[in-house]
Amino acid sequence: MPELPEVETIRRDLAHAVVGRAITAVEWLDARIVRGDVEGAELAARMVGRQGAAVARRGKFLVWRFTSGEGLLLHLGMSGRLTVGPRSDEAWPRHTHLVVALSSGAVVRLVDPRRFGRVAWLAAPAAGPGGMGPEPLSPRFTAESLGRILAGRRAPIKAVLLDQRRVAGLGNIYVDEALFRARLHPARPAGSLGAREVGALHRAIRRVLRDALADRGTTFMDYRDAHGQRGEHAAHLGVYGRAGQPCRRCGAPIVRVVVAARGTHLCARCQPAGAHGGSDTEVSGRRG
DNA sequence: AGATGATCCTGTATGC
DNA sequence: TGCATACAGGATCATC
Repeated sequence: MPELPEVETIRRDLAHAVVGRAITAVEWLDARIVRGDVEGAELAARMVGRQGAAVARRGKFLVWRFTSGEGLLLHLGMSGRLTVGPRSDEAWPRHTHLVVALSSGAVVRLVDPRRFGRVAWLAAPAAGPGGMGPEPLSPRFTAESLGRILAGRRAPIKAVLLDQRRVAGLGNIYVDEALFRARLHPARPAGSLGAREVGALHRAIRRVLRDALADRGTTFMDYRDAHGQRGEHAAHLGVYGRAGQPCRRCGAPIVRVVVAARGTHLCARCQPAGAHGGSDTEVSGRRG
């Protein structure tokens, strides 16, 4: 499923194709994926003639910004693919929901079998999607800010990390990977982490995301980049999708449990449930 | 306020 | 072999 590294990879590919290019036609827009105040036909009409200014990313959202100051908000859900390529005479793939023709002759396509993805018209894309937590790869995301996010919360740390209002861009794969790297059990209450553990988690989140980005994302099943190519990071995952296989660190079998209503992969030896970090000082009390 | 659960959706995997 | 069912999960909305 597209998380921050996958969406960022697509953002870069898409930016090359659409910045400085005008939209000449919206050849197809399935109204069922359109959200927001502007409905499908009107949204398609508004896109035609707009010129691409930039492609931005916020968490797992993409914003196709136009020189007009407006923009198109895109989310790929679980199975969404956003591709760019030459116009083709071949039939569109099943579950094609959006086809946009550009002045370059290229065509942008959104294909999403499970249809959890969505598009929406943005009158002022500078605002972008609101209510989201910090970008984990930005300098503003520090161990201290992560500590404030986790402090006092009794919810499992995995639930907090998956919550886009707390930290933007993490999904099931990279939360499991980051917790493994930081040697933290996903069901630990978020507020129970000591300062040293928070620091380890902060480093792990950034390292995991950077490594995956360098590999152009993780392809498990659906994900492809904007050129239809697979990401290469799956071969380097520590725990996700590796249930029953030996831990790369200690050799114990990776187990799959359910935490925060999500399939969760961990090494029970490296990530003990009761660990509290020895002399570490617990982060507690009020946030802010 | 904050956390949990249901909902959407279809391809894939499992069970009988 | 074939059919039916369970399962996967990101975000949103309703309900504790």
